[in-house]
Amino acid sequence: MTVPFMEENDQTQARREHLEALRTLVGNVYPNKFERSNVTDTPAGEDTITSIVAAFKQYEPKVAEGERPVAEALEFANGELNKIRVRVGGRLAAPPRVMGKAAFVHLSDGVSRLQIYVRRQDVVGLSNDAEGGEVNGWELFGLLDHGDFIGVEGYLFVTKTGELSVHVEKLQFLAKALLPMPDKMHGINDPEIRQRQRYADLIAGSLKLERDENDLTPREVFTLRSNVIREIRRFLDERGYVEVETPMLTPLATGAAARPFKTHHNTLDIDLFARIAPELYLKRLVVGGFEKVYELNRNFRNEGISTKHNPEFTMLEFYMAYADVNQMMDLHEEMMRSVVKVATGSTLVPYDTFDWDSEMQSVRERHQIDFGSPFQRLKMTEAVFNYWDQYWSKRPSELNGELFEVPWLSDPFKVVALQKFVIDIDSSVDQVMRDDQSADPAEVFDSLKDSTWQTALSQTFSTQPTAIASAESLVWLFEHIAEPHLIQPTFIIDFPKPVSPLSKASPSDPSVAERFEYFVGGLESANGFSELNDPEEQYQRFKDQVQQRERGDEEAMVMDEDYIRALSYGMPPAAGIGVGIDRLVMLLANKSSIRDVILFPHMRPERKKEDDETAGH
RNA sequence: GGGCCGAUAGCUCAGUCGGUAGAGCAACUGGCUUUUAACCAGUGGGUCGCAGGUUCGAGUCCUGCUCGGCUCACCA
Repeated sequence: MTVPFMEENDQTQARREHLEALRTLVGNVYPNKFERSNVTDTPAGEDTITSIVAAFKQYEPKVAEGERPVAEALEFANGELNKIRVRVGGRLAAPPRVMGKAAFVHLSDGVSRLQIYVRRQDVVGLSNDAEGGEVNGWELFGLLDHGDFIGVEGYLFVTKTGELSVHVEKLQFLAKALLPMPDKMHGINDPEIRQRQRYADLIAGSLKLERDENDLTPREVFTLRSNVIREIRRFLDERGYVEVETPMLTPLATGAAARPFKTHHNTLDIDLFARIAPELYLKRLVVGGFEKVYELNRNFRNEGISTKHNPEFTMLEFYMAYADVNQMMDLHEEMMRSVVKVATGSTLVPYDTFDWDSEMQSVRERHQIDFGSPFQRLKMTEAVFNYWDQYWSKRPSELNGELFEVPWLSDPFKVVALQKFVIDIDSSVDQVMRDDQSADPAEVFDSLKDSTWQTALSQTFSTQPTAIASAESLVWLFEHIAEPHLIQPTFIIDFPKPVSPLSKASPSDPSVAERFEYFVGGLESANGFSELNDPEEQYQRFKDQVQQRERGDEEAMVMDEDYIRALSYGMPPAAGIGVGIDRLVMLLANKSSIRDVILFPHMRPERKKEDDETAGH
């Protein structure tokens, strides 16, 4: 009998033959349970490989690299260890090293490894039939393959080389690995296999003999992720926040600028959307009296897939009544510091970025991200101005300072013109460089900048830019010029109001929203603001959004009448924030792809072999 | 969707100018009763991603396709 979808080769064939021989020997080859001993301190009272190693590793005699412990040290350790009997289950972490009438092999529980020693004359096999009984243990051992699960019972000892081991006296077969295990030195390198078959990735990571100290194993990445989420909940719970769950399937997709997934409810016969953000539901709860409320769960956006985007991603949103955007930034800063410290053990986190040099080779640059110092706070216009020189340093150039003075960035007309200028001169310089590769980019830039700027100004003048266009141009300039440089934790404040339809205006400047985005590692990682609670103004902002949508902006928001009704009952002043958890984990795990921190990232479905015959027609 | 790169044994990878498909690990057989990436001797394993083309001859050259990676556009 064969399993569907499994490729057959000499290795699977051998494993299958071993399985049939085991069936003859022990009966049931997939027994229902294995009772473990309880000599170590574990939450569930069952010894694991990790708990045994943690409890008894200390008995290994300490010797210098490459040397063997002296006889007295071994004798002392074994005097203590031989009294301890354990019963523990695990996966064979390597092919057994058989030496005639005895063998060594390591067992793994996914985290740790523990060596077992099996001697022909000492080992008894256990039958898995209902009536139990004993079988030939050495024969049973001979039928095991790399990756099989077994249970062992025996006493602890240290070998001549000083390694903690179990001297096995009883051996029980627990489950078969029909597929061969990954290479013990290299693991799995193909990212496609690692992501599609995360189980294989996890196994390979736990069985790999050598590890790169700069690189977390998959198991460690996802444990880190779990720790981050636990600490966020603890941090908020401790401060009186209530965790809630609001609808994932909603009649309107709103609360953010994004395209939604659409589905259908049969009984109600209505279309529903997978939520793009829980924001408006959470603020309804603030109206209803939850002064501190949070939700930590998935959002869905029907957009492109990339190293920074997965169609479903995990977001934390929380709201605090009676607070404004500044208090929210303070709280977020405190939370980040706490989460980073708990998850990584330090407030200094190494993070690598990758850039391309002139020969198109990937160059790694290592940063130390400092969560301990106060986070930088920069106005959006300041950020554009600050990083303007670094943007153009890609092709080194003496910039004409007066052309790009910062006050221009608050002039809506010139902001639009500046965006045009950047786009045009980028492509003009590229054009010239393609035709004449020996040209000096800085000289090309200087020769073109005045005429390009004049063209941009006159074209902008003829199009009569709106407030929205100006706001979008500023954001564009910010994203292209400043964002990649925001490696250290930074709050960008003073967003243009037209791109912030749910946030309150600043009391000092009505064209500016009291909103921030939080950047770290060059990635946007959180977004918060003083929540707009005036129902009449919110109604007007929705109407502006609807107009934009009618002009073809698929990501503009829709009118949410019930939300206006909710605000009309009165919402206290409040600040809110959304935090991208996947990106936070990417940063702490030092991973440049979101797919490395999501267990099962979305990918195009695998095609079956037989379909290939029709491919290409 | 555009551009660049990749796909060869179960895994990690070589494969020169177009001339019989290779290595290490893994597997199989035999030996070895405290090994450490165990060792020693031997054996088997391939639709070179898929389809077509050029050629006396294609893993290698050309075209199309599939899947993946990076990148640009869109976004968080």
